[in-house]
Amino acid sequence: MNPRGTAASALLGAVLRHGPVARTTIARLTGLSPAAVTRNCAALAGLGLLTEVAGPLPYRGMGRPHTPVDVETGRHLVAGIHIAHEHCTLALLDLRGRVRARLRVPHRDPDDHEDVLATAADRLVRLHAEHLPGHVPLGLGVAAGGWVDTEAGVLVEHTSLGWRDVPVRDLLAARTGLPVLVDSHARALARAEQLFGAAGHHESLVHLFVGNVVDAAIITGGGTHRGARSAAGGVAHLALGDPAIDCPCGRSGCLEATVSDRAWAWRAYEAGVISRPSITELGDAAVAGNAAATALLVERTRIVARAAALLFDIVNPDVVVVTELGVIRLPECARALRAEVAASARVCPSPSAVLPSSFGPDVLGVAAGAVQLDAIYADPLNLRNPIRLGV
Amino acid sequence: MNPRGTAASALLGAVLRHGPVARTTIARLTGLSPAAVTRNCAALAGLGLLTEVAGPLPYRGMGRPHTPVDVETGRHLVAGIHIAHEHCTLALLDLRGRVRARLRVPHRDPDDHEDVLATAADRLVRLHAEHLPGHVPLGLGVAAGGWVDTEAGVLVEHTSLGWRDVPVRDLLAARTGLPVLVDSHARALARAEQLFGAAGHHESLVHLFVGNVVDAAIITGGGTHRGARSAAGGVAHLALGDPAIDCPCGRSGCLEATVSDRAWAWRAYEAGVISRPSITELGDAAVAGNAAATALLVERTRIVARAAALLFDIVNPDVVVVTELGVIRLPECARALRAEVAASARVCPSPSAVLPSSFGPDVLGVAAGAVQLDAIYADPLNLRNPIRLGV
DNA sequence: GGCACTTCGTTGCACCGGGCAAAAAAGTGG
DNA sequence: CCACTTTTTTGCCCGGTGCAACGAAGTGCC
Repeated sequence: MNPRGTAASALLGAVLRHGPVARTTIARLTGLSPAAVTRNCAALAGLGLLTEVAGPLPYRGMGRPHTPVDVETGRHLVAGIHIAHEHCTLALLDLRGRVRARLRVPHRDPDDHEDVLATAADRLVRLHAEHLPGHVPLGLGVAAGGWVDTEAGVLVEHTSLGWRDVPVRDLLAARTGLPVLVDSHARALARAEQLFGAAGHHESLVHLFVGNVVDAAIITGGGTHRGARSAAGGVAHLALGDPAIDCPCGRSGCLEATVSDRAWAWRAYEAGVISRPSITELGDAAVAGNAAATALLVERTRIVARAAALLFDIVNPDVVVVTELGVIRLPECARALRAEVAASARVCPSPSAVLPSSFGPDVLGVAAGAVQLDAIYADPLNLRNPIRLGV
Repeated sequence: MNPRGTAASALLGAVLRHGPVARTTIARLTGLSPAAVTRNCAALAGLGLLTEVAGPLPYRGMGRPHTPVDVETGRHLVAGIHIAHEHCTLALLDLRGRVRARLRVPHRDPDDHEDVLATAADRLVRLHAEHLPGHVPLGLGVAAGGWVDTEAGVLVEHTSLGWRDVPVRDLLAARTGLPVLVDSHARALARAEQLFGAAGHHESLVHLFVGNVVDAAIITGGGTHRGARSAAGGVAHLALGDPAIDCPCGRSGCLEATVSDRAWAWRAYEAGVISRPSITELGDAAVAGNAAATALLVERTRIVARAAALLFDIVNPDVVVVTELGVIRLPECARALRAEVAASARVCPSPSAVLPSSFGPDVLGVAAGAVQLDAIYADPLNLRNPIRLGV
């Protein structure tokens, strides 16, 4: 009745969501028969993805006690590389998406993509050998801003780095011996939120990312929506920004041109709020209590919220997650976001429908690894075939 | 390897798309094995959904000739009821979505939903008995503007009719004895376009409907996206309209308030272009060569196109279909639509990515029936169980 | 301790749907 | 009538699931 691996995938997902949990409960949660649960648990345990835990069993007075199963986080891991403007973020995650090791590697020569990727791969191998040599790496996920062709594993265009048609997957696979999956920033984050985030595990989700790039990702019941040209989620040039600001795209008032980290930091710098045009500095100032800095970040949040409201109306997802510095670091911004979305959206969202991102400073590493974890969770039994070790 | 009925569904879909077609070709198109094609064809033929046709066989010189199969349009039909402001449109469609009989039934008392629905049901039964008594009805689809809860089959809110929480499905099922499915206007049309429209059979599609209601529907790889509250596609209150026009929602500049049929007809009337505030009259005038009328409709199209471009950027579907009077009836509007979308969208759409609706005056009937046809095409073997005749 | 009772987990069996491969069918050309 | 080609069917096996019976692991009562 189900596609191959679907049962195992649903089962693994239920275990991920509901912590250590008894097989009977899994059956109830997934709609599978107890028999199927047993069999799939055995299969997944055989692959090292699940374990029986001797957890504290809250015995319920009658009957045979539970023997809870849980995700096995001690045997495998997944690697992630996030490619940013100035550095790569490397991360090793366990199967619950928790960061077990992390490293930031600045680009030696940003123009030389081969060097950047080779360095990242080598450092990743070392990171693994030094920190978690006992864990078997299952794969490598790569997240990058810009235009990514997921199918081909190619970074088609990364504007700020100036890369074009870089075969990221093949380069990294050759260097690490791992299966590599590449996806865009926003989509990776969206999936990470859905799998591991505080957002819960809603069926549909929209992720709005605001950094130097402004991008959105849409997940519906059918999975991540990539769009005809892998270009879905193009909110960068919505006319929600300051009409006085010209955008490289040729028009003015574009969202990205107005609220990108660079643009906003510059604005704060010019206003004399901070001493260098750096968004981090602006955030630090606001956290430290600088009222002008806070006000500026709240103002940015208000603009971002209009985009969130738009997405909310058009896609009507269960939840909209926003990754933006202010929203993550300042409660004032989180409040402003909710208030503004509630005011602009047509269908009034419940307060829990608009959430800041859940991954603090690890966002990027989690996102990258999530690309690979997503694939594993989608078809866990597939690990049978390509048992490739290599790092 | 596939969910139940998926193979049959894919097969039927391929036959629908590629006209009479040989089994081998179907296997190639669907990726199924020839054996599976044979078996599923037999099953579907047994249900009366497919037939072997003795078509003109273009023999290719060697080997056993094709025996093409095609959708069986002579045995079954599907009924549709579209509920509009002043009347219901009834239609009987064959399995290719072609209208075989049609009837428009004005509401006797628009406030009395029971009477409206009962009348429609009775007239539908009569329509069937008079025109196509030999065809077995498989089900009834209902499309309505406003807020529809598809699960429950309830019309939650129809603003212009003032209906609230009308259990459309149960009322009509009781009266006709047919399985009834209800969905919103835009989603029904979107599905109709995808199944039967000139839009081809793209995986992802956005439908923008502009009538007295402005609404959009999103279909992605995973199917029609309904959203958390069945409210996806809420473009009515995007701030793309005339900021001077107040909307009942409390804000101003809303798209619907500006470009709805009613609003625009009124505008044309006040400008002295037509003698009554009727959008049909405006359309007729434009078709007859009235330059002012044409200009007004083109102007509306431009505004509508901005919404289309927005949807194009955010969702990035294979194709955007627009159902709006001007675009359908006037080549000038169709051209303006394409030009404006190309100018406003960030990712430049190919010319064929923005299309006017394909169903001329039958739109509404087709849309309604498509709700049911969609379900049949999604799981054709399911007809085994509820073989309910009744009309 | 033994037994009834309850709930959890497993195992045996049949079924469904699909792929593979061999066979049958339906043409043409010699 | 036979060789040849391509389409279609049939037989067989296999993976995965549900159902139902069974085994397991506790408590509580006598």
